[in-house]
Amino acid sequence: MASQRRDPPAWKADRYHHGNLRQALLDTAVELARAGGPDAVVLRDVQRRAGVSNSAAYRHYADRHGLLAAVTDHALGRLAAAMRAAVGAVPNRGPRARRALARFRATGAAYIDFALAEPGLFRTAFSPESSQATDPVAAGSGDAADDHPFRILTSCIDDLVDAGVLSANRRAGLDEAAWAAVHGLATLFLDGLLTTVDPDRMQLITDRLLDAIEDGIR
Amino acid sequence: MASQRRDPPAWKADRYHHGNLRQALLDTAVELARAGGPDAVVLRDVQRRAGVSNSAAYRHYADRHGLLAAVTDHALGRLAAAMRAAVGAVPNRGPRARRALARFRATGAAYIDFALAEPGLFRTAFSPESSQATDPVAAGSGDAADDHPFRILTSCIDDLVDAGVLSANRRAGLDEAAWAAVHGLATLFLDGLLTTVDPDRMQLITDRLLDAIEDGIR
DNA sequence: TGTACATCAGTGAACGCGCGTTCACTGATGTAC
DNA sequence: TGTACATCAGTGAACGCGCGTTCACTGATGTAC
Repeated sequence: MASQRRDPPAWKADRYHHGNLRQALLDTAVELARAGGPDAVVLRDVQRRAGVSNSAAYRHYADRHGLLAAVTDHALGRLAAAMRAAVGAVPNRGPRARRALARFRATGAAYIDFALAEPGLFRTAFSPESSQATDPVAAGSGDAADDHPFRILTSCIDDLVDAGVLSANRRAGLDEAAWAAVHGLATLFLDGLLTTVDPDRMQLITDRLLDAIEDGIR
Repeated sequence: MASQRRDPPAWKADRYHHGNLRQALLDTAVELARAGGPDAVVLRDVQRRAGVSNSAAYRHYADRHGLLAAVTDHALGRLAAAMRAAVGAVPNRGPRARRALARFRATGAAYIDFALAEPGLFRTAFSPESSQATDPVAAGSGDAADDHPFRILTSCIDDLVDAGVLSANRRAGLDEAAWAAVHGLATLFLDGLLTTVDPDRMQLITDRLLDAIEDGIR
């Protein structure tokens, strides 16, 4: 089984102090979250896997929520990075409007791809249990807030407005609506409500959803 | 506090057998789910509130999951009923295409309204924890399956096709995409990711989302 | 360069709660004759 | 209409696990002098 005996980690042999336990705990917690979502971030497991005792984590995090919040931040960052990468990968040629539209669509596709590729992290990112987490709609433009996936979507919509694809007064509510659409598809799938759809069909549904949103913009 | 002493329920005074404990447990469980979602369906609480001992429920449900599954069914039924009512409330005048479109839109609006009005039940209906629950896409047309919210949406889309609003070959994936869109909005809101939006703005976002989907159809 | 002492980081045992579940029981009900 | 007996529906005490969290401790590290 997974929780079998493991050899004491390297640092254990000669050291009493770990050196960078805070980071090691976070790494381990992320690993667990990847595999099993937020509920899998069990303090005792994290510590066991990091090779420390039952309570060592309390030197570095106030409590379980503190650690989980750090995992959530990490997960949000990963998702944001994936979206940014997708935006960056859109070719820089063709008319401005078309490019802005392609970038917008890319964020949505990346969002769903990430959810499918990293279900554990995705669920952790948006777990209600860890979300005293900043409401991205509310948050000002703090450094952390700017890295939120929703902000990336939003800035793509800014571009649509700037490029004249979308008039500013037709924008109201669209940011959240677009987020909802992709978020919903990810959620349905991860919650097992679309268990029977194979990858091809999933792709089809995704395309259809993105088409609809795009049509709604023009 | 909520778990204060309560007088023994009426039946308790003179009877040893309850008579209809199965139903009473379900009713109580639904009450708890309404107030606190699936996690609030704690067997001990349900039994205490129904005025029976710690283990009486096991005469009527195999285990906690059995009871929770019954609550889930109930919740799905309530949501389906709300959607059906909304469809039925669409006036029967005007061109056929317009009516079909209005009914389609009504299911979406009802879905979101229900989620906002009954967050606990909504979350219970789609809780992954209770969803060995039939995948509505997979399920054949069993009696229970036909009552699933998704089926109501689907049959509205059938009507759109019949009415010539949507051509059959453009339909592929649209059912799930539409579901995803409304489900996502409900989820974002209930998970506290849209905490700052007031009811007016929520309405605006909903309209925007439904507009987009509708535009995507035409 | 050595000694004293504060401070920090990890230990391991134990506490305590929430909660599903089991088990031997007892009170009530219904059916055969 | 009454008696015996099976069956059913609740009881209440206890088990047991998972898990966050606390607490007095000890080993290591760094800094003042």
